[in-house]
Amino acid sequence: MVLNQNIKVAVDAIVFGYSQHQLHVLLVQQKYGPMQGRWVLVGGFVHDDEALQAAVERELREEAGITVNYLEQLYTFGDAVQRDPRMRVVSVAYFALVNATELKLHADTDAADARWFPISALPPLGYDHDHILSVAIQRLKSKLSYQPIGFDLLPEYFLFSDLENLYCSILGQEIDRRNFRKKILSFGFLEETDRVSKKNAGRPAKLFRFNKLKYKQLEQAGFYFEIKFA
Amino acid sequence: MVLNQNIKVAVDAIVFGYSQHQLHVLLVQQKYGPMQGRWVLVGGFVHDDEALQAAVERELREEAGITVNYLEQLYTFGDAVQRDPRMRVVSVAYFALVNATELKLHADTDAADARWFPISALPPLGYDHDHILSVAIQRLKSKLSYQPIGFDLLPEYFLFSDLENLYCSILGQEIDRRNFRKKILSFGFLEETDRVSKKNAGRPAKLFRFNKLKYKQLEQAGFYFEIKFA
DNA sequence: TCAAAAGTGTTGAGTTTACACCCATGC
DNA sequence: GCATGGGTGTAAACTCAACACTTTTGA
Repeated sequence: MVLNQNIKVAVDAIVFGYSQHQLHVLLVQQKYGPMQGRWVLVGGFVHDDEALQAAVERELREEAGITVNYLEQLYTFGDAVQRDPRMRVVSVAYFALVNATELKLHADTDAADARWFPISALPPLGYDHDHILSVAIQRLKSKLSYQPIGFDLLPEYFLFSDLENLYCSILGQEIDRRNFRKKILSFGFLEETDRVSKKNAGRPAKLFRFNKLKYKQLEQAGFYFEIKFA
Repeated sequence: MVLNQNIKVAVDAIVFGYSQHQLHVLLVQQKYGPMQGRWVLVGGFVHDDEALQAAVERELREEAGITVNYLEQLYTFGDAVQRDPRMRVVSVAYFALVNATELKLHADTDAADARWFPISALPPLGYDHDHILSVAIQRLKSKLSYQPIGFDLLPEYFLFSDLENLYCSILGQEIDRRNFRKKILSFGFLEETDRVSKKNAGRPAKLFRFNKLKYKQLEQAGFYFEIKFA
């Protein structure tokens, strides 16, 4: 069988982080090629003997020096034949979340040419990465309401107000504090710890922790996470 | 830039149809190659200048002579490097639904080597298509509860009992007829027509029709389709 | 007249919404 | 003592779940 196909396979990662009450995305500046100087998503070509997911993890390590907290395949972009001006490239995009510690670490070291940008102040992106990013943001928004992925964006110990803030800043909605707290606590997978935080003004606040094991058990037992807002 | 990647890009389609109160999937029998004689999903390699979705549509036309009712990208399978024994192939799988007319048409003509199999009586599949199919079935099940895709599996005019049956046979759950009907009708996107069907024994039944336009309007207005069961 | 499927309402339980005041701390 | 964010309860509206009998037709 002769197969003379000339399509290249790449992976891209949309990495979200949350800090200073804002959603951020990780971008790298292209050093060479047709998009030189432009900011783009972390990504690159897949090796012949490499799993797709392994390729994403490698690129994240190489280009940004991070390991992520959550990683899932998002979508494969390959309908626009001229996505990359050099050749036909099909890109398998992955959706990733890092928690705040990783985010800060990175912002300090400023490794490579990778930087976090708040999604409210993005530079123009190369290739079709604007489009890919918008698909990722959609996914993030919708997943927030039916999977407990918000916790993957927060540090291990967090304040209820952080969680609340994360939801309302990402979804762009008002939330009733009391109802939100009641609902989340009713699930039973948050642990109240004996630590308190005084990072904010006002009354010190309890720190909470997401008990992943407990969540998995509940899920097994037929429980469905779901958050709606008034 | 020298890029010596040797990965091939394919597409596969998981096409579901519903008839005789059972979910069916479309398979084709391999004529040549390492899986000769085995049943596999419709699929093939993508042309260099062809959009991914266009490739799926082409394969569906060529291998099975059908056009589908609903088509969306499912997942890209490319983590197992040896999915295809001949070479590294990354496959972008698409999820498709056809309505019953298309299904019957096809069953009659028996075009090519394509056949519908009830998912309860599948032959062993080639490559990793068992796995792909199971992912697709999962997707179908979950989409049924939050998107009105059941209608894409039914003929234009259908009985309430068909709809009900579709849900309970695919999801494997009992449904309360009264509550189900009440719920679906409350959405307001089903039209009661003046046609009746006598295909079943017993009292003749009204035929209904899904008003897609109406659904789109509701969706725009912030309506969310959702069906839960007792 | 019998068998088979279609059609139809009500009630109680549970969930969701709306809403406002006191608490603990730092300055 | 005041500014700041943390913490809490209740009542009304709504939605969901459970449940059984009558209707229409063909055989």
